[in-house]
Amino acid sequence: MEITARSVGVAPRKMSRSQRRRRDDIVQAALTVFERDGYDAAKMVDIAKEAEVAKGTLYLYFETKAALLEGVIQLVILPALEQIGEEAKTHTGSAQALLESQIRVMAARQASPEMKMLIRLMISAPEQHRPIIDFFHAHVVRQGLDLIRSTLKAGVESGEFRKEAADLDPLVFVGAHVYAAVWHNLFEDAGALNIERLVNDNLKLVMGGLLSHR
Amino acid sequence: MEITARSVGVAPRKMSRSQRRRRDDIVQAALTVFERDGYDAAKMVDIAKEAEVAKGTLYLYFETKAALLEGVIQLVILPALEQIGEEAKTHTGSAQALLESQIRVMAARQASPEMKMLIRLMISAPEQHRPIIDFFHAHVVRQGLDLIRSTLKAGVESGEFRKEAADLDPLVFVGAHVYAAVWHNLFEDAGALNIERLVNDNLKLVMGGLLSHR
DNA sequence: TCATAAAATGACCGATAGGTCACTCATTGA
DNA sequence: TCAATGAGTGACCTATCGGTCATTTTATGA
Repeated sequence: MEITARSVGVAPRKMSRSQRRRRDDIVQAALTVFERDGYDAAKMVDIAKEAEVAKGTLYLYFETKAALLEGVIQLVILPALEQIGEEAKTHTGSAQALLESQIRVMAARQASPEMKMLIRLMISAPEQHRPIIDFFHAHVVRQGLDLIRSTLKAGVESGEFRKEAADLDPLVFVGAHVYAAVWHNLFEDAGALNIERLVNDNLKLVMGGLLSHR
Repeated sequence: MEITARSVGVAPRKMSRSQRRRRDDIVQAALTVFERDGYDAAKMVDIAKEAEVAKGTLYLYFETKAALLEGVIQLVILPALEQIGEEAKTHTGSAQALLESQIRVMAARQASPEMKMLIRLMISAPEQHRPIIDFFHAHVVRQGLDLIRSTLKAGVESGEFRKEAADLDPLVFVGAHVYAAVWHNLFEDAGALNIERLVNDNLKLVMGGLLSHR
């Protein structure tokens, strides 16, 4: 599927190259300030200062502060969308190997600084700007879970996985890694989180099970 | 705002019964409004209205809006703390049964409206609410994970669990449920999340493993 | 009953920050 | 060279909201 400004609900407009660049500068500056201060505490004056522009200029490119936030979220979502496209091209091999690779990719994405940022921005977003979040849900979250679901199905059909596996909520395979994104936002200072270990342990649990009898 | 082990554990100031009740009403109202609007957007007038009280009355019981938040957090965190202590000692059955009950309790807690509010609060302004975050991490997250860790250890020692189980990151057992709290903040409108099914699937995966050969 | 204290009230204040707009400045092209 | 165009500016406006306090209402007890 193609990603356009229109597809996420933003009215597109013809812009000259220099206007385009100006707009990008502003979004970039907003990202910096939102990341530093959070959405509510971020001041438009500060964003303007960061973009080396007057406050009024911001309003030539974005109607409101919330619209600017939406622009930033869009910018951050784009890489995730592209990545999902890549993943969709499934390679051959065992279902187990495929599932492992899918889990690793998703874990890495959850642990990325972009996801940290994205989670924070989306949670801060005011009610009226929820459409962009729904977009993210429909095109990133759901797609990712569907990928796992189809791998499970394939694995069951080939006899690699137990029959019940096909009915499991895909979320249980990657849920632990959502925690990584939350953790980066909250507990980073309290000590390092060993992502690599978390992934490996999760895979051990997924592949091997826990009970010693049978 | 300051939340410390002392401030949470300490008995409330001397108050008449009616004062106590009024205070509780206010905290309850604040919880409702914070859950609905989030901390920043929540208005003191609205909290007062919800508590059926004038705005000035709020300030007879709480110095500032932040102090009121602290009162709410205490209300939310205290039961969690008690619950954790409770579980640890009352158990007598198998490690498997204990682990299942622990996972269920933690899943339920993650899915609660209070947790939704807490997550939103903490993530949208981490700098502003650092003390709350640190307290939450030290006394809820860490305690919960330690609890699982010791259950794993006990299960391995009794031969119920495979040896490797003792070294697994406890996070992989409950991580999927952290997603529930995030989900409530982001995708609630996109359709219902079946918590019960998620827990059961997670338990199936944990207890039974995935691979059909073994 | 009524004096005194305690509790509650809500009009008001002051600071903050999103948003506006009359004006200035830079670019363009004839 | 010089209008004409429109991008850029920032002082200013104004709505909002946390917090205050003079006043009113309610509770107490002698």
